[in-house]
Amino acid sequence: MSETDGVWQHCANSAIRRAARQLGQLYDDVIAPSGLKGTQFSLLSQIAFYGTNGTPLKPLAEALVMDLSALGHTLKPLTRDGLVELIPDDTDRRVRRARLTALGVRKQEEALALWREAQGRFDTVFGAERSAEMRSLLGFISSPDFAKAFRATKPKPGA
Amino acid sequence: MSETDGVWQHCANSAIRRAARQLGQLYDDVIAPSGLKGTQFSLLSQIAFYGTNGTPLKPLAEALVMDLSALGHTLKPLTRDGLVELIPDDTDRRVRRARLTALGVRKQEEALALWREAQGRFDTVFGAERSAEMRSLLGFISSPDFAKAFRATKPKPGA
DNA sequence: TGAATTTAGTGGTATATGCCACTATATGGG
DNA sequence: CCCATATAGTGGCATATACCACTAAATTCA
Repeated sequence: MSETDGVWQHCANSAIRRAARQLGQLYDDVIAPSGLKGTQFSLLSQIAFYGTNGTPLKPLAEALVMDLSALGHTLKPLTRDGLVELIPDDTDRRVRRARLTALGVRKQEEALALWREAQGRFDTVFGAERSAEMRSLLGFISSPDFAKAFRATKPKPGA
Repeated sequence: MSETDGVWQHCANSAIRRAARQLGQLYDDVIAPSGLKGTQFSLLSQIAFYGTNGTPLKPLAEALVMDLSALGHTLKPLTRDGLVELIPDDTDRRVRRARLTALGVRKQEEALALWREAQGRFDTVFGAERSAEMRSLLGFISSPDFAKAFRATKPKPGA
């Protein structure tokens, strides 16, 4: 931390957050006309993936690598605006299943077109190949395996 | 979005946020004993970089690729806890310079040792070389050049 | 020099996200 | 079948982060 000018040049965590802020802004700007934020679009898309039966919140949170309560909070504005609904589960009364409403489906589709534009720009600027590899690396970092390995690496290696 | 199971496998923005959440958790767990969050450590470290004269908030926000007002808010708990102080600028009375207090310096150093542990684990699990390359790619995404290119790519390329 | 414009920060409001405490429900033994 | 424990969500609280409107101060320019 002596010659250059940024922590993120040494810290993976700082670097990824910084990049996430930038990318978030960039995608948000493109998706904004739909009235959704990038995070909301991701969430709607993931819910859409589970189809008409919806999905319990727990596995949804896990898929998003997100705290369950955080998911609950994030869902609030979406249920309030009628894009998502929480329906009871047939066999487990603790469970609430999230699924898109008709409006939610429309909104997601609307935002999807805009998202394609954003993703297209990203691939163009970053390179489609590097883009795919980057997502793969990020996928690894997001995996339970990575978390497990990270936490297991208790003894500080010479690194 | 038909065969697999996640938006992030196609969306750079979702992928990076998901990875940022995971990495945030992992680093936070390691750094927690210092009483700081990873984000706060990054911020303190960046302020520390500017030395005893501190730095105006504007360039600090730019360096962090963060909205100026967001930076102001993020600084609140740190000034409240006496780790950072905002001092007036000699030549421009609009400017407030952020710099670490003595306590802030101590805390940053304390967290730095823990951070080394976390970063060491990351490099071990991810591979030191890939780690460096990853930071480099993330650095590019965070750069003004990238943002400019992204925004300039108005016409949707076939992608 | 005085008015118009730009720049640095602040404060309000809203979403994003995590932790903890708590409720309701399900499950696994005796 | 009843209790101890585990599991799914909720709600409160705190930080992270963005946008907008607004103030104060500097800068530009006629």
